[in-house]
Amino acid sequence: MELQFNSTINEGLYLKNPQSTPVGKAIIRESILMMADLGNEHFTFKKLASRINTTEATVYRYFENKHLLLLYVINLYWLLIEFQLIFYTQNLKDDKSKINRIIQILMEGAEGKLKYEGIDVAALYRIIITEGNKVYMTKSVKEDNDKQFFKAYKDLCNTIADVFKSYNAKYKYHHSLASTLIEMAHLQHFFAENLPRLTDKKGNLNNNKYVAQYLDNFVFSVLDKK
Amino acid sequence: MELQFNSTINEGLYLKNPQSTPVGKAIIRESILMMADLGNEHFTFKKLASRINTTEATVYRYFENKHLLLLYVINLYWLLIEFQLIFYTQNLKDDKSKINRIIQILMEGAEGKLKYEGIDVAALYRIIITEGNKVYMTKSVKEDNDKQFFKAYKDLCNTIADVFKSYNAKYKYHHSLASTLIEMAHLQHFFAENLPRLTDKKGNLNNNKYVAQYLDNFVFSVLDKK
DNA sequence: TTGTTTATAATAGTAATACTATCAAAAATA
DNA sequence: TATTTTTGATAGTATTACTATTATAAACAA
Repeated sequence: MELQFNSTINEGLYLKNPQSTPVGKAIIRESILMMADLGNEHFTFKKLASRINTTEATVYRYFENKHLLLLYVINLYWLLIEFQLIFYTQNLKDDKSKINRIIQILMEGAEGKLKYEGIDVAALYRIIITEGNKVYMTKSVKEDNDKQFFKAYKDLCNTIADVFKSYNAKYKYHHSLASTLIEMAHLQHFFAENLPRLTDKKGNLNNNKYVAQYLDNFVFSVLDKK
Repeated sequence: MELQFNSTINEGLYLKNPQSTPVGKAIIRESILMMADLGNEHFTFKKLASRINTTEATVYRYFENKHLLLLYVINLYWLLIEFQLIFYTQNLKDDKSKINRIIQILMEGAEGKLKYEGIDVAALYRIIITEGNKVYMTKSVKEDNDKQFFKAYKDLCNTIADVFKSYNAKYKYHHSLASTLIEMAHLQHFFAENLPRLTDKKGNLNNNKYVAQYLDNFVFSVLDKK
């Protein structure tokens, strides 16, 4: 399946729209690969420029700085998940199946079945797992939030919260549960991989399966409580 | 109440024990204040040195680099919480009260009632909230983990998991639930403060109260499920 | 008290990073 | 063909994250 770029990427994130030129597209495509490999800390515009045979100055004409490029990339993820969520849950009848599907979509990243404008989705997911919350854990959250840079995340959270609400209207923390679900999908995966003592994963169980089971149990325990 | 430094701080974290000299103690004390203020990104050894009237070179004699200093500081937090957890739950009879107390301790940071070797505990908690998971979200997790730099976190997680186990032995994800609880205590607090749309906090409710209620609800929902 | 170890101050220097600036050439477009 | 847009090539700056050296001061031991 081939997805289209969702046009709702916040314009304040870039100086020149990277989707509008081949160089711009290369910046996004290769940034994702390099960030997944090196981590955002060791990723630099210089290394990127050299990789795509252009200059640092050119990259700077698209993105003001590294932080905004990372934010752009992570916005792609949020939009991608939101798209999948809506697309793959719309024809499901009951809310329980929808919630199961949501968890599945949040976990599926590592499988990387999708093509997305030439983007390596598996690499994108690896970025989310280790760099995801660094985009808002900054001194500039408030300003970034005022510029709507996290809108896609909030929309995603809302979409999930709405399903929870439909499943159990009496529960009082739909949004917190949604953000917990998203964050734990990433964090418990990271823990299972790197610090397994912080989880209960046994031996040879696949990380995604473990986390999916944990989240499933978690979400339904919370929502089914009388 | 005045706590003692727990001597179990991993020796690999420092070159020279900062507790052993006045300069070392100043490094820790002022690092905490500066990191809380500036965030780890904008905190530098140079700024720190100038603040405590010493030189960069001197700071480097205590800590190999900024990452290890941050890890040291965050280890202080883990040890502090672990200490409080054991101290304040030991005389409670039932597990339910213990779990309530655990949540309370995890939230209490922002209140900062404790003195801890001259350390500003409220500042320490602010560091944890925004810088906490940056210490393991790195390319060097595996090596750092091999050096036991996260042992205090795992111990803390185990201590909490044991209470969960005692409360409900049949539940299958004691450790994941414990790490979820710890992480969400910080993250939902951050969200309530900076990105409240990711939570369900209403108007004038105090952040700590909101988060405590949310955590309480989900922990017992999960553990009480039949 | 003197000698010796240890800790710090003062200073210098390096490689890398995160940018900014300029200007000419090439490509796209009108 | 003229003109605007986009890139390439190059240079330069301030800051960061260190390393290294040497002189001095403090601690401590014989």
